[in-house]
Amino acid sequence: MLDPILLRNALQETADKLATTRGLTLPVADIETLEIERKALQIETQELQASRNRVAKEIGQRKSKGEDAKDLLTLAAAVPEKLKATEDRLTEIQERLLHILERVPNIPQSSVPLGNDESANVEVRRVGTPRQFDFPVKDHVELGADGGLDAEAGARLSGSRFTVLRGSIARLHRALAQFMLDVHVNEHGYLEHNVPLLVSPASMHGTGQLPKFGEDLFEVPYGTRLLAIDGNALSALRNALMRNDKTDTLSLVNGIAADAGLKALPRLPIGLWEDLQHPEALVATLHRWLWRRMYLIPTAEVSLTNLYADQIVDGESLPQRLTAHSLCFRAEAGAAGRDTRGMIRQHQFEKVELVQIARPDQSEAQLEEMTAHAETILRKLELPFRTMLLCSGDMGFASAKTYDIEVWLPSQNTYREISSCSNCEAFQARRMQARFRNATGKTELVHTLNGSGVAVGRALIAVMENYQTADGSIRVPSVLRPYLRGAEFA
RNA sequence: GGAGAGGUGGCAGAGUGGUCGAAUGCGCCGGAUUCGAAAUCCGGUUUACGGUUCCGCCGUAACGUGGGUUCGAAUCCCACCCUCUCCGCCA
Repeated sequence: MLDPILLRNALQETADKLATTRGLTLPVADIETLEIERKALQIETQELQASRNRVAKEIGQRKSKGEDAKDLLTLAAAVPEKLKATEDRLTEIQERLLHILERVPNIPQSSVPLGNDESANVEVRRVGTPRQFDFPVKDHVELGADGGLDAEAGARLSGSRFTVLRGSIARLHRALAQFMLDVHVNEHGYLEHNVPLLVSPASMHGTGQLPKFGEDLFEVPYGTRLLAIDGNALSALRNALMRNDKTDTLSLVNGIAADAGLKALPRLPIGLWEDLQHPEALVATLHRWLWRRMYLIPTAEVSLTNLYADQIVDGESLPQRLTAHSLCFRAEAGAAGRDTRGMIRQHQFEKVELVQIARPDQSEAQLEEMTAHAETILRKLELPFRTMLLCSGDMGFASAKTYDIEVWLPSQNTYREISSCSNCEAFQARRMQARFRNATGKTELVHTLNGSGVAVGRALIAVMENYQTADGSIRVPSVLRPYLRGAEFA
């Protein structure tokens, strides 16, 4: 989340920046109107509260002295109703501002090249030379066709984008994960973690997956009870929506909640109102807002970074380096038809994640360090790669600067992403209130960084394809042999 | 799943309707004492937002979360979340 101060003091400037870098149009006029209203309402609210407090205190003092306070009581009786109305309006305005703000992406650093898509990314390094093959190159699907890499079995169990690994390929996969973790822990100074794969909506919000990118996630309801919604209740709700009647909508929604034994909403959140504008997804929307739920992490970044949510750490202890090997789950909703062959793009995959928590003065250097840490894995595996500085339009929502590392895939005769290292600056920290105490004793938001170190499934593919032999076996990279009882071939 | 206890400032811990943003202790910062240190003594020590005659002051909010009662809520009521103990079940 951007600093709300930007919307107050530098709105146009911020909007311009987002337009040129992200190609995004900020609703400047709306924000301005809301801000003016917010300010007026806040002052009004606070004045009412102050007068309420004064009178209440006076009553208390008189009563403790045994004096009469009847006149004050009649005077005070009118205040609560008026105050409640003002408070409610203020809450709504603040909610609407937050609704906009939490959907605005981070502003790229000035060193980030401008561009709309990957064609504007800049290559900063190229390491290793792709091997020359004196036989027809097979892709990983063909190399795993003996059953080592079984997409058909995966599909039978779960559907498309799932793969079963077997035998030496499964072991190679495991060896890769072990190797990466060992390098980062023993040579790069990261603290090994094993983290929850299921996290709360709050955690997803903290790293920026929610509220905007829920469709990319797997959502898990508590229990197996279905949310059955009475048809009459649904059509009544549709009716209220058509009439644009918020009061009715809220009471109908709460009626449905009560029928299902779920807790009622105290007021109609702006986000729910907006979701309800899509009547075709009514049931799903109600489910999401009324049902308690968890999410499968799309990356261990979510779990690792959120360890610092609502924490205040000592500035002297930064930067902190954390790593975890974890499963990752992605719905890949926007990638239909892309990378359907092989295990490049799966709903479930493994990754060794790197996270750093840094002071603002450190984060730029730490991004370079972390990217180098990820590259080290590929260097040790002797896989050719190139490092790309992503352009402004190709970066993720929370990032201020991102390097992608792309590994050489001979079957595709190109480099494919195997790691992404980002500096999110205070964007995530602000959402999750992750802070440190600086030298003067004041609290300040930390900077958060995350990077893949690296994607295990894609590393497996890269090893298979780059290390293939004429007879279709895989030579084992020397750094992995200790993990495979010294085996030379897999 | 059943029974019970509890969630308060960096930590510990008091506070059961009114001058409580909150006693006390620890920690931390500054000062005194000392050749220096320890001990001791004195003072200070939450965060966010708003206002301002802006480096000072004024106001508002926050005692797990969200509602409610009340002129007034950390304190009373309701719902939920979380933690701990015991029992049951379980990888």
